[in-house]
Amino acid sequence: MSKGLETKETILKSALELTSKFGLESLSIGGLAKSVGMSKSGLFSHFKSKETLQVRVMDYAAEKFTRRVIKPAIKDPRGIPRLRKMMDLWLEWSENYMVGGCPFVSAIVEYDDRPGKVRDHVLHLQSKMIGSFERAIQLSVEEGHLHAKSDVQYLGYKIYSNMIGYHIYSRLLGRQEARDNFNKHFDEIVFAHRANLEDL
Amino acid sequence: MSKGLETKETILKSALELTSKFGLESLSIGGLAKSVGMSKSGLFSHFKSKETLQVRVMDYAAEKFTRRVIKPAIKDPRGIPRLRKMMDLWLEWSENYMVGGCPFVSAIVEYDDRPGKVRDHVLHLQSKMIGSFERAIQLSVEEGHLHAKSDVQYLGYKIYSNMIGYHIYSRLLGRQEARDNFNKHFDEIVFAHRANLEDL
DNA sequence: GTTAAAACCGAACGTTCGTGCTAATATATT
DNA sequence: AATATATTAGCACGAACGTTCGGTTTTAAC
Repeated sequence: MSKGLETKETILKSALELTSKFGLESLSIGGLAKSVGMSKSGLFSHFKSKETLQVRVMDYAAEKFTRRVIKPAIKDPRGIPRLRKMMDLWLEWSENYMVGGCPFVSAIVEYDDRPGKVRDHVLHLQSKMIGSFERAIQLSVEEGHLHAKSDVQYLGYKIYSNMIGYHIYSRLLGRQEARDNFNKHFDEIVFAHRANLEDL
Repeated sequence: MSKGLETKETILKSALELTSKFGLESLSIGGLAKSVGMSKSGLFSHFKSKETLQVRVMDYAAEKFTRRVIKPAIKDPRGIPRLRKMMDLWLEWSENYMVGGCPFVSAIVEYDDRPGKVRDHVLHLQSKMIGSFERAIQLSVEEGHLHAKSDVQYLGYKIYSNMIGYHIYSRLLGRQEARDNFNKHFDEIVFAHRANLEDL
């Protein structure tokens, strides 16, 4: 790997950490430069605007998310086990790797009313992420774990809401029971849409 | 009402609008002054720091929320009807009055990793808000609408998650089905915890 | 080893940020 | 109407913001 690429990697790693803690908008070139130990202009020249830096950071986060949550879950058998694994990995990712909370949640909330490239990109990435979950749900239907008439989109909404709710309960409110709530709710959702045994 | 108080009202009204759109941190004294048509220092002298301005804005939002969502719902009969009304009013508040989305959601996400007075205050207000919902749920249990063994805190979690999920699906992703999802999910949650008829 | 390119730095730019002053004006009290 | 108080404006400050530019150092290619 060339020198340029590995400094970019260093920068993005640090940038994602800051973004996770303080949000994508609060990410400043100067502060970021200080935290990686290089000059403002030197860092700036890697990305040619703050906007593209922000976009790259979200790409970096998405790539990390795919590598740590989506891809490893594919080793588990299709259907509920794989979906369940995705949940576990998402929790682990959110708790252990992202020191300041899921960067997507912050970015979504921050940019829902700021038109521009950053918003469009965040929207695109998040749609892809939800798509991954919906695909896992669809497979659960096809494998016969969930009722054939299950509304995949609606199920995705419920599972996604549960994740966000957990995130806020756990992060801001610091409620210990958040994790139990999350697991219990997930199980209930799956149970409510389980395949009817006599249909098999 | 004295002149000072009504200018404060004007300022806070405009500040809440900006906060709803761009977040509490992006709220700047200069920008706010421009939007209400007065000088930066003139506005500043009303609050003696940005921090207290932010706190006052959240208080203003909380007061508005109580007046538009919590209090009117009390007219409806205790239990599920009142809880349902709260949901409807919350949706209406979030959609019609808050042009840029629920200011609490933004504030929570923005300040979950920024220690200080603002964070503490937001946390306090949000806890009170969740408390209002939990009380309505508790009443639903006492009225016999929900099962006596219902875990009120857990039910609150599910309902709160549903609200946040709707908010994101509707705001950022712009999904039309968000509202239907929300209503369907709410009904399912209530149904799952309904009082067992033979217990009555 | 020479050379072209890439990476990095330091300084400066025009703005905007939050926050103090001082002085002028409007409001409220007597 | 006179006076005291509350409200607003003007100006300036130091700091941080994103960005540009000229020059130096480091890397990569031949």
